[in-house]
Parts: sequence; C-alpha cells; structure tokens
Amino acid sequence: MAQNVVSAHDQIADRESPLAVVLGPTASGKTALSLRLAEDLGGEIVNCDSVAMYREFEIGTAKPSPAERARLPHHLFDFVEPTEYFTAGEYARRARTLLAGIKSRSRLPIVVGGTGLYLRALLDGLFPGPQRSEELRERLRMLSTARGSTYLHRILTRLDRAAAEKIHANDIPKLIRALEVCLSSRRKMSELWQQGRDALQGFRILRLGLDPDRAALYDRINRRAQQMFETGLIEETARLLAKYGDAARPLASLGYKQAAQFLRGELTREQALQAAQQAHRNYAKRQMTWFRREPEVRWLAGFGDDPEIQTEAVRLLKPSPG
RNA sequence: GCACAGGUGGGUGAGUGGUUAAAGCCAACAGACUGUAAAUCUGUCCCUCCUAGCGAGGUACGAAGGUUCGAAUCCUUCCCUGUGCA
Repeated sequence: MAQNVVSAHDQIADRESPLAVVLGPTASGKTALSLRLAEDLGGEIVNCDSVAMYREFEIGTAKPSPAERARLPHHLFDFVEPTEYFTAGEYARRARTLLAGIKSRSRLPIVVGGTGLYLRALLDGLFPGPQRSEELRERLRMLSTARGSTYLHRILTRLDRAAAEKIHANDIPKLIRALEVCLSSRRKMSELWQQGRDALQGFRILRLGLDPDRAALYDRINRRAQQMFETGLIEETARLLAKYGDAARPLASLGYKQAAQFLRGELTREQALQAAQQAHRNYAKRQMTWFRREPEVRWLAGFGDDPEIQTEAVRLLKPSPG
C-alpha cells in the first residue's frame, strides 16, 4: 500500500505536491542521499537539523560543505545567531513558508534532518500553546533548584493533573514547559493539547528512513568524531568560547561540549574525543527510537552514500508510470 | 626471592560473617518525548522456569580446600596483578 501512495495521490489530488523527507540517525548519510535525490529529481534541500541552523557552528555539525551547497539550493542552514534561542515552533513556521515557495517553483522540497521534534513540528504541527517566556522559566528554574523537581511536579498536578501524569517527576525541562503553558495561558496544557495540532497541508509526504547496521553506524560515528577533532573542532570551539562565552547555545551539544571540557582542562584530549564519540552514539540510538514511531517511513537498510541505497530511494520517489 | 597492596557481575567500583543476585556510576538494550530536543527523562540489565511475583530453582565475588547453622566477607595453599626491597 505504501508503495502506491505517489501514484494514488497523483490521480486524486493534483493540488498536493510531493514532499520528500530524509530521516535517520546521525552519520547515516542523510546529506549524501539528499544531494543525489535533489539532483535526480530537481529538488531543494531544507535542513531539519537543529544545530546546523546556527551560524558559526561548522565542523561539529557536519553541515554540507560549501561545494555541496553550491550544487543546488540549500535552505535553513546558518540563519540563527549563536546566542539566540531557537524553537521547534519557529522552525515549523519558517520551514512551511519555505516549502510553499519551493512548491510554487515546482521543485521538489527535500526535508533532511535528524531532529525528531522539529520534523514533527513541521509535519504534524504543535499544539496551540504560548511561546516560551524567559522570565517565567527563570523563576521556575530557581524553584526547581531550591525545592527540587518533585515540588514542580506537585504544582503541576494541582494545576493540570492530566499533564502531570504524562510527565515524569524528574524531567525538569518538560515540567517547566508544562507549568509555563499553564501559568502563562491560564489554561491547562492538557486542554490545549486536545485542540489538536496544525498539520502541514498541501503536500503528500514521502518519508525515507536510513537504517544502517548498528555496529557499522557506531563505527562510522567514531571515525567521524575523530575526524572532527582532527580537522579543527577544538579550534572552532575555542573561537566560539572566546567570542560568546557560555552564551552560545549549541556549545552544550555533541562534540562541542566535550571540546569545551578539554579546553577548560577537565578532560584530556583523548578523553574528550572518547566522550564525544560516546555522546554521538547515544544520540543516534535516541534518534532511532524516535524515528521508529514515525508513520509511513520507507526504511532503507544501509547508508545514504551507498549508490544502491540511493538508486532505491530515487525509485521510491519517482511516480510510478501509469 | 622477600615485604606490602590487591584480584567482585560487560567496564568502573562499593560491600569486610546473615534483609547481598551483590550499592552507585558507565556501557548495552528497550522506551518516552506537543516551542531548550545534538536537550531531558524512564525501564531492563547472571541463567532457567512459571500462575510473571518484593515468585521458584540454579549458578556467581581469581582457583581449590577448610571453619561456620550461614562466607564475597574468616583460615590454608596455589595462581595472577601492582608497588617497594633485593
């Protein structure tokens, strides 16, 4: 059934145009696959990788190289300032605007990335909740430090029992968001949830998922992290630290965090590398857990830079004749 | 060769006679995720069986013996490892 989605929709709804999504864990070859797809099918790349959206974070994010980007249009890379907070909601708005533009040019949008929440925000939408409030969060964070996360959970239970039951008492960030929603909207978050999500309209979505062998993936992750260290990740981190201090948000993310620990003398270079490799592996695992739940994914058992996988992917995306 | 220190589950590392199949941490595996998400959190984690439980049985703290109602914990010998002295 899944294989017929393209042709079936072609017949029924000609107002819907195709949208390709390439998802998969870090280092699975999403970039390589998306380039091939874009070139074969006349596509434009739309990034869905939260850290690659930040300016000045280059080596640790494995962004497509300038040469690769010169081959065809790439969107939503390098547009967030390092000190800026960026969110899934903001991403969804920008990406949707972009998608509409690509559609109007009759090109194939190819959304590529590993950030599950952002992808869901784009495709399925978010609930109609308030945006983040730094002041409120600051107060909640202080409360959490002073009284513990269980205390936050108790407050949430009083404000919104249904939401509290879904969030574990130890999960501080999610507790803070739920409290923020309840307090600043003066409504229960669980009620706002029931209003549903604003799913993306006007596209028939074709999800391609990369699912390489786990051991091979971990091996590739290790090598790539080492390569990042050898090709200037530490220098890049030092530059960012000097320029922004801790204010640059992605400095807390994979690779950068460990490079910063090395620079502060908390780890040796070797320890930092091993910790970075470990963090990338753990991340890949979490991504797989998220994407397994993604609906209607055509899984490809291999890496995206494998020509056979690419050919299979192209075939899946091409409308079947007749 | 002698003298100390030590050998614990995939790793690290507690435990020094009895609620100990053995803390905690890590890894691994599985899961959650509705505006910080490359974040954050949860579960499982010796083997087998089932009526799936704070259930039953079997193994287990370098090895082999011993003491004891009872040992990872005490004793003996042996084997390894580190450090010091030769």
